Amino acid sequence: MISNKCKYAIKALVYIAGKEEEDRAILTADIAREQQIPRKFLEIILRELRNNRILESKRGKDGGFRLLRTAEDISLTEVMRIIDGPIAMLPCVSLNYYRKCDECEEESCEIKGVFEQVRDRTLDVLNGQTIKSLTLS
Amino acid sequence: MISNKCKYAIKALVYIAGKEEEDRAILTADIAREQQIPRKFLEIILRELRNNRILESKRGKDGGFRLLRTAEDISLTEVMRIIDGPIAMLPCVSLNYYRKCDECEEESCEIKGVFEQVRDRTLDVLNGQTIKSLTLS
DNA sequence: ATAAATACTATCAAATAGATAGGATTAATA
DNA sequence: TATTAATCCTATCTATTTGATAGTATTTAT
Repeated sequence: MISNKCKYAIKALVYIAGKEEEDRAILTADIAREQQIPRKFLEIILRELRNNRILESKRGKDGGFRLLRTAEDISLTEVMRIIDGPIAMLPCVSLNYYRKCDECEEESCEIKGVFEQVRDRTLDVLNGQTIKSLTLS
Repeated sequence: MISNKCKYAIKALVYIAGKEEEDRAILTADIAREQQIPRKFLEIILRELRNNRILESKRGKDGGFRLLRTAEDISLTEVMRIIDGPIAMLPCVSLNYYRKCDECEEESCEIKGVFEQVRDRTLDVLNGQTIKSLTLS
């Protein structure tokens, strides 16, 4: 399962992307209200996305958040990895967060192969998606 | 990610399946030693699998665990769902643990479709697998 | 009886999830 | 320059989950 935090992050980005034509910074409060996301929790999420160069922020009056890149240049997997970490179901098959299992040797692991397949089929779907493609659909 | 607990459960079942020909109950202690799983934690896992009619147990001397069904009749997804719950990445696309999201209407949800696809591709891989198929590979 | 096994109950520590509160800082503008 | 409106930051909190350990009760073969 992805976390609520991750779901909120994706929804917030899609919301911001949908307002791009308005050419102004989007308020945390507006996103929180429209997407039913707890405001203070959303603040943390948006700041994290900014720290990871997905968003840019402007402080003070007329402040808010905007996409730092175009919506089609922000992939769904990038957002998921920033917020939740690995996408794979086992650390030892993760492409971006690989960790060896403590208890087993990978050559003889009975389940590694299956979860590599799951990872690949999952990424087949997710890699094609961007904030732009989610906004359109 | 699946939990360690789930990984242990799968490995324990594969181990037990591999000893089927010996026609005797398998000891928790043997599985723990061979698969490097904490013994007391494994006890809990095996009991949970027994409570869910995957294993049968025998107490006392010469006791231990055996598969309650044949290895090819125990699917990987069944074990994963018993130990970890939903396989899907969103509650609202789970086949076995469906829950509506609090904050959004499903008709207008931008991300539901993608995660339905992920679920389907994941199950394409996992549904084909059983304790038997994992034992052979 | 004894030994060897699971069953059960209770507990625990650390991490993660999911927030909330309150004040500091920045920036536009009147 | 005071005001207002926004993000930024730090601290904190609760509940749940994860991953486990300890100790005792019960069962069973011999």
